[in-house]
Amino acid sequence: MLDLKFIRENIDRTTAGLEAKRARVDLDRLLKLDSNRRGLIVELDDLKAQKNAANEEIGRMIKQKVDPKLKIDSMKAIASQVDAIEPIIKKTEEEIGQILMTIPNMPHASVPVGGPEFNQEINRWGKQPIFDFKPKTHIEIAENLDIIDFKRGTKLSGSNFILYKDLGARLERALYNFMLDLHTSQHGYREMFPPVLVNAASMTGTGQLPKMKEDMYHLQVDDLYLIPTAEVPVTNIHRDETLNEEDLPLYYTAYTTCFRREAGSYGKDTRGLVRVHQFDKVELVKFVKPENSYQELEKLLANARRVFELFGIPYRVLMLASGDLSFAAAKCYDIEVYAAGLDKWLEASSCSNFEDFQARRANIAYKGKDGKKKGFVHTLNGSGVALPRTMIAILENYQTKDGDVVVPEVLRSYMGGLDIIKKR
RNA sequence: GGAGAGGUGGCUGAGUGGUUGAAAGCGGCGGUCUUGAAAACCGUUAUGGGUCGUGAGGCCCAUCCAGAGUUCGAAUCUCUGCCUCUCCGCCA
Repeated sequence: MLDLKFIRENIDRTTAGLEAKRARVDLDRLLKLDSNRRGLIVELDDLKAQKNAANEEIGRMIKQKVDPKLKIDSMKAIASQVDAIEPIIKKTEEEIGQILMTIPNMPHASVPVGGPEFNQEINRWGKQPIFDFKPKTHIEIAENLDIIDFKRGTKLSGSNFILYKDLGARLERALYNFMLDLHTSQHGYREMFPPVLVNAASMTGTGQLPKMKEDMYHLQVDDLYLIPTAEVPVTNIHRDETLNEEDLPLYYTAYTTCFRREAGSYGKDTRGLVRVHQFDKVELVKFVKPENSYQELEKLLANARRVFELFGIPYRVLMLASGDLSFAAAKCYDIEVYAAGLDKWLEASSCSNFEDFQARRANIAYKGKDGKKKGFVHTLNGSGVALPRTMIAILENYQTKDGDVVVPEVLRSYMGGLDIIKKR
C-alpha cells in the first residue's frame, strides 16, 4: 500500500509509476475523496469538541447539584449532527481504502520501464550440458525411472498434482533439507516452520488479497487460505509489530508446501512439473532498515544463486521490467534455470524488494533505542529456491544415455550416499 | 463440541456510566549526587488523524481486543466476532 500523503504530494510521480506498472487506477477519484474526507473531518471534529466541552460541563453541573436538563436537551441536537456526518466519513474512508488497495507499488528508479520484452539479462552462470544423444524431458526420465507418478497424482487430486515415489520422494526431501541447511549455516537465516493455512488478514498484509483471490485455495468453512508461498506467513510473523532497530536486519528462511490454483493458465507449460498446484519451496524473507534494502536485495539474490551453483545448474538472472513486476514489488530479479530436455529457461526463483509497501499494509514498523518510531521497515523475499523446476533441471541436465540420473555431488550425503538414480 | 472466567499503556495491575488518555508499581529515557557505577532523589515516558505555524511547537479529534448498539455522556452497560485461561468430552 502506498502512503496517501505521498500520493497527494507526488501526483506526477504516482501517475508515472502506475503507467510503468501498467495499472489503471482512478487517481482523480481518490484525490477528490481524500479532500472530501479532510473537509468533513474538520467539521466533525469541531462538533465533537463542542460535545465534549458540554459533556464535561454536564458532569460538573451534576456534581454541583444544578439541573442539567436544558444543557442535555441542547446536546441532543449536536449529537444528531454528529450521527449524520459520521457515516459519510466512514463510507468515504472505505472507498479510499479500496482504491488504495488496488494501487501497486512504484517501480524503483533502476527498473527498466516497459513490458516483459524490456527485461534485462544481467548475469549468466554455468555451461549448458552437451549430450551425444537426444536428451529426454523430465517427464520421460521420471516415468521411466518410476520416481514420479503423474497419473496417480491426477487420480488422487486432479490434473497437475504430483505423486513422488521412492528416490523421487527422497530427492525432494534431500533438496529442501540441503537448502535449509545452506541458508541457516552459511547465509545467516533463522529457520521457521509456519502454518500453511492463514487468515485473510495475513493474505492482505503481503498483498495477495484482494487482487489475487481467484488464484488461491480457500477453505470456506473456516475462512482460511492455503498459502501460495511461505512469503505470506513468514512476512506476517511481524504483522502489527514494532521491531527494535538493533534487531534489524532479520533473516528468516522457511520450507513450506505452496498451493496455487493457477486458474486460467491451463494449456500453457502445464506438462510435467513445470506448473503444478502443490509444490515445495524454501523461501528467504528479510526485514531490513530502509537505507539498506537494495544492498540486501543483492545479497538475497546471491544467496539464491548459490543454490544453483552448488547444484551445478546453469542459470541466468533477469532484472524485470516495470510492466512485468508483481503488484507489491519495487524491484525484482528472476533466476531462470536451463533445462536440457525441454531446452528451455525456467523461472525457479524470484527475488524482490517491496520497500515499505508490504510493511505499511501489514503495519510492521521499527523504533530506535530511544523508543521513538522510525517508520516502516522494508521487506524482501526470494525463493531459495522453488523445488519443481530445480528438480526438472537436475533430472534433465544430469541424465545419462541409459536413462539414469547422476546425483549432484552436494546432494549425495542427503541421499544416503547414493550417486546415481537407476531403475529399481 | 459442552460449561465457566477473562482480554486496560513496553510489562504487572487499579478502575463498573460524568475533567479517566487512564491510579500505582516495574521497566525505559534525561538529570542531581559519585573518581566511576549502584542506590537514593527529581523530571520525563503511547499511537494515529486533522489543523495552524518557515520552524521548535500549539490546538482539536480518535484510540482501554475488534465491530455494532444504548446514552447528552462509555474503559465501565447490551449484542456479535476474535483471542487467552480453567474444567469436561473427543482426538493424531
